[in-house]
Amino acid sequence: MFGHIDYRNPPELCPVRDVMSVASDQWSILILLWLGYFSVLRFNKLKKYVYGISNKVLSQRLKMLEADGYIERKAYPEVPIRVEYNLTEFGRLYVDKLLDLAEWMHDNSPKVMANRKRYGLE
Amino acid sequence: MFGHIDYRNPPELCPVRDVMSVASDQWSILILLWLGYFSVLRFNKLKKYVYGISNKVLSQRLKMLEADGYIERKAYPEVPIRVEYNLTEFGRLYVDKLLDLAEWMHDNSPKVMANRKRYGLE
DNA sequence: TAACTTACTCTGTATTTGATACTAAAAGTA
DNA sequence: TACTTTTAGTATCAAATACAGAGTAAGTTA
Repeated sequence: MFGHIDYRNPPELCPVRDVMSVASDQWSILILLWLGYFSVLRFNKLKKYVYGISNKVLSQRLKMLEADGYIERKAYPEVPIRVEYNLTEFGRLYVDKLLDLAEWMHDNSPKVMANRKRYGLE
Repeated sequence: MFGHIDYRNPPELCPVRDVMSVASDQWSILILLWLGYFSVLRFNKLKKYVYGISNKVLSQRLKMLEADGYIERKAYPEVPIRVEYNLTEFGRLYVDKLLDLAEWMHDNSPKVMANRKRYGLE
């Protein structure tokens, strides 16, 4: 299927679905885009930029993104502790893809909005 | 921010986030990819291919994707009713983007898996 | 001594999801 | 005739997930 990818498999048997579930998650995308823009951000800054995210979800997504190798976490043992997040080289590659996608979304959002409005009227 | 996109806004004020929340949803992506591959599919076929999706979610995602203009729904008033789904021209454009993304995920999934394993050990 | 700071975690509630059963209405089967 | 099958969903309830908001450590400042 699709060359060599079999999306039909359950997630645990299809690495693509598995990887995608982290990387194309809504909040993850926003986190990565902001880190792409600022290169280094701390927890509370991220929370401000990624408008609407909760502490819990931000914390969890950061862990997943770190585990998967997109971002790096550096903790400085000061008081209060300071923690900085930044993209890895791998993460930067992915962010470039995301920027492309975001650009497309931006260019086409008027069209989608128009479709949506028309659909509501039918 | 990011040129002309302001991700900082709440979803209702940021069309990009709004559009993306439908188009980059996990299940939506799989539905679109399968429709890209087969060009026409009926509800139950889709349900088979999009492994693990429930009736409820499939039905809801199809409605959203139709409303946003990615897919087209044709109902034939036979008994039992027959309903066919296919991509619109706009949907096809987006699927091409998704295929590119999926390809990247496929190429890089070993790396992600390796990262994840290493992270687990630390 | 109290207040402030940061990077989270915890808790209780609200929202989403998933599994399953159910529907109409005709055609096929015993 | 009675029974089963088929399709594209919807209804329903339990389970998983998400969220808002409070709490925590522990040193520095007022």
